[in-house]
Amino acid sequence: MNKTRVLIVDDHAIVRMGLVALLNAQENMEVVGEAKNGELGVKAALRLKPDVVVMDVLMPVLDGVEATRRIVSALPGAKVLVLTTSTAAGELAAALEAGATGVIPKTTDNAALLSAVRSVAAGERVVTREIEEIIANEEPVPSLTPHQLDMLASIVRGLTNADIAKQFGVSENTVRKATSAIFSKLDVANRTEAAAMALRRNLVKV
Amino acid sequence: MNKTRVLIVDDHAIVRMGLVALLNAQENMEVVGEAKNGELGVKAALRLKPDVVVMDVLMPVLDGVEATRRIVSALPGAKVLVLTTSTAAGELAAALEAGATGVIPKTTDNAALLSAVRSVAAGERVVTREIEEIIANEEPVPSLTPHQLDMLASIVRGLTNADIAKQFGVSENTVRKATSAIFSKLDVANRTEAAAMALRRNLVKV
DNA sequence: TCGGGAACTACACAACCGTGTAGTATTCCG
DNA sequence: CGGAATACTACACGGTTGTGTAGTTCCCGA
Repeated sequence: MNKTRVLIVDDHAIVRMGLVALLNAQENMEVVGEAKNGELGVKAALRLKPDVVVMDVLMPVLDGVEATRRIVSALPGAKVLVLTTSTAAGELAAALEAGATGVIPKTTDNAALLSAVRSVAAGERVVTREIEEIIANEEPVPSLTPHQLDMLASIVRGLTNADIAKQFGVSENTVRKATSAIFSKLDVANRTEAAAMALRRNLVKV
Repeated sequence: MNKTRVLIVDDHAIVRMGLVALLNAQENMEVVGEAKNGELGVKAALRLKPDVVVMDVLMPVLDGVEATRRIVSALPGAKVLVLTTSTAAGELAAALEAGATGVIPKTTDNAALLSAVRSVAAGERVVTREIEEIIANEEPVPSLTPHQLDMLASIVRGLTNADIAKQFGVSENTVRKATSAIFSKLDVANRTEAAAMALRRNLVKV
C-alpha cells in the first residue's frame, strides 16, 4: 500500500510544523516537501509531483490561488486542498475556479482536516457547508471596464471631476458622464458612496 | 530544574498542533493548556497560571489584544508572547500597550520562535526589528471626538449634509461647520477623501 | 464674576456635482 | 452598405458642498 505523498505550502513555519506533525503521524501519509510561498510551492509541486498539495492562500511573492492555478494547469489531475483564513467570497470562489479540489477554513479541527486531505487524495471535492454558503451569498461583482476602474480609483483618491479630466486628457463633461455611468452601475448616488463601496469590496488597488 | 509551563491560545487547531509539537519537543518546556479563543484563553490562564502565554491576535469571541490586557491585569507579572499576522501598526502597538512582553510575526521560523518563548519566560521584552519599525513609522491617529466619529460614519455611508442634519437633529449649517472641522483634522479636502481615509485607517466601524 | 471656549446657528458665495438632452465621430457587425 | 454600439463633447439646470464671517448660548475654570 502506497503512502499518500503530501506537499505543504504555507508561509507560517509553525503551521507547516503542525501539518507535518499531524500528517506524518498517519500510517498512510507522508509529507514529502514544504514551501514557504507560492512560487516555491509551484516549483516543488512540479519536481515532487505529490498526491496532494495543502495550500495556504495569503502568502508573499505568489498567493495560493495563483499557485493553485499554475500547479493545476501544469499537472492536470493534481489535487490541491486550499486552507484559508479568509471569509471573503471572492477569494473562496477564486480558489475553486483556479482548480482547487477542496477549500476548508483554517479553524478546522485536526480530525476534519485529516479527513479532508484523505478525501481530496481520493479525488473528492471537499467544500465545507460554511464556505459553500458564503460563496452562494456572494454579491455579484459589478462589471466595470478597466477604464471605469481607473476613474473609480481616482475618485477614491479624492480627485475632483476637473482633476480627473486633466489626468485622462478628456473634458470635464466627459468625466461627468463617465462617473455618472459608474455610479449607476454600482447603484450608488454619489462619489463618496462609490469610494466607500470600492474600498469595502476591494474594487480598486489601495 | 523546573519546566517552563506554556499556555497556547489560537483559534487554528493546526497552529496549536504545531506549537505543541515544537514546545513539547524541548526538554525544559511543557504545554500545559490550549484555548481556541480569547475568552477561554483568559480562563485557562487564571486557572493554570502558566509561565508564558503564547497568544494569537485574530480570534473569535475575544481578540488576543484584549485577552492579553485581561490576563496581565489579573496576573501582574504574567508573560504573554503575542504572535501576529498583522502588519497594522495600530494592532502591534495595542498589543504592547496591553502588556504583552513580546510581539513577533507568525512567519518567524521555529528556532527564533523558540528563543522568543525562552526570552519572554525570562522576562525579556521581545520585539523584532521589523515590528519595531512598523510601530515607529506609525502615523498618529487623528483625534476625533466621538461625535465627530459618528458624523464621519454617516459620511462614509454616503449621507448628504441635509441627511446628517436630520439624523443628529441639528441644522444643516451646523453639519457643514462640523464636517469642515473633521476634514481639517484629517487633513483632507472633501468628504470623499475623508471617507476613503476613514475606511483605510479603520476610523469607523464597517 | 469675568473670560474663554465649546457647540450651535445664520447667511452668502463660489465651486463642485449629477443628470437630462443632444450632437458628432468612429468602429464593428450583419 | 446601413444600423447599432461606443466614446467623446457641449450646455444648462438644480442641488450639494466647503468656507468665511458673524452672532448666540451655555458651561467651566481662574
